[in-house]
Amino acid sequence: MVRAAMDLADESGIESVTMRELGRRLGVEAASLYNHVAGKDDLLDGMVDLVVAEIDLPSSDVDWKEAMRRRAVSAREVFTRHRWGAGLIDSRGRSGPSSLSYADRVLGTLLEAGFSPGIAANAFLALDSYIYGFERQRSSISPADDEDSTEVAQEVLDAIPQDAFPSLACVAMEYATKPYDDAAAFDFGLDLILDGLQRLL
Amino acid sequence: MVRAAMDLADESGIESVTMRELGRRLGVEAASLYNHVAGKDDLLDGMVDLVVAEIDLPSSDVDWKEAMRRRAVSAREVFTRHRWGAGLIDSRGRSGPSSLSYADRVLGTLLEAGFSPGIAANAFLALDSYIYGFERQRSSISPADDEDSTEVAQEVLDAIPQDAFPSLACVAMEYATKPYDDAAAFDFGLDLILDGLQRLL
DNA sequence: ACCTGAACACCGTTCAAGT
DNA sequence: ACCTGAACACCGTTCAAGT
Repeated sequence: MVRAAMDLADESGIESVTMRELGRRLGVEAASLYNHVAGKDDLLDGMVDLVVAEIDLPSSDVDWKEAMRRRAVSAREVFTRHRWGAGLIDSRGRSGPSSLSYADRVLGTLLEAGFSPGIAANAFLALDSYIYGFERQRSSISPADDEDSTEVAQEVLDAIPQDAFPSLACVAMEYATKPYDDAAAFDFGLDLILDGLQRLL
Repeated sequence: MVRAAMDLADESGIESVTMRELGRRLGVEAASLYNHVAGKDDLLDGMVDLVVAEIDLPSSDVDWKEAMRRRAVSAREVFTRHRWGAGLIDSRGRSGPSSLSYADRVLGTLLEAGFSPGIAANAFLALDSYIYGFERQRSSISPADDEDSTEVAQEVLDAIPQDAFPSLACVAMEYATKPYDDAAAFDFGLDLILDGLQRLL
């Protein structure tokens, strides 16, 4: 039933995940759901846990930097599949079983690479802040999948008083010709952080 | 009345900002609020705009790096005053007047520093992803203001099966002795990004 | 111009009652 | 063990009616 809630969120957005709507989907009364779940909070925690479980754990076959990069890319893919994921994880805790083993494996990889416990914790926080933060910005900024990013840039350009916001207009102009590459933008910031961490070793 | 909604959110959390509760505060019926605001969405957009307006715009008296640092620190302070801020901005757009001039000034500072429009856009996105992301993690992870961070670490340590999560236990052990410094953790990642950007110039 | 009262279509949750 | 129906205390929003 947590699965059904995830499907519903994927299709119609997290705001449509309602005990009543979920019951409707499962051909059952909303009240009946309480036989399988303690309440809506419990349901959402279950969804968070399943989403986090979809993120690839850092592999031990490659060096720490490559392992961190792959995990970051995997997280981005998961949040593309489940666009409500990053937001839900942010707004609820990270204390489920999947989150714990995720944190343990990431920290383990960093410790093995030679980072001190304190630096490893800071590095973990910096990386995840960026990964989740990027996703949140994306879901509120980037064009829908079927839209042309250059068209969106053009619309922005038209909507903005260009003399009042010259720099914004300048950047929008740039994207009105070259299409916006989401993955490249993600890699840009990710590499800044990873390269910086490497220099600390 | 947007102001009153902000005070209410500061005191009791964003989830308690309700048309009915807000009306109660203002000594008025919930329905009356619709004479001053188009709907709840409109109200929330207004709150976003006022929060963004509280973030210091990058100063032109200092170099780009210091200007970006100050803006980041200012944002962190604002989100400490309004703990619902980062989440609300993430979940709604960034298209209000304050957000536009904020974006314009940040991009302008980066362009003046010599970054190309494309790099400036990526740098802006990387910095803001980190700033907002850090804040979201913090609000779900860090101890309440009155709690001792070492105590929290100790509790985590007790709650975790240490043999199953050795790396997590190792890091928690670290924070059971040295207290967690929120500002230092923020600066750590911020400097990684800023130093990396400087190297690109 | 602004407010109120009542209504509508929704929520999450509980609980006695059924099978 | 699981489900249903009805109820409760909430939501956002609309609208005729009042001042």
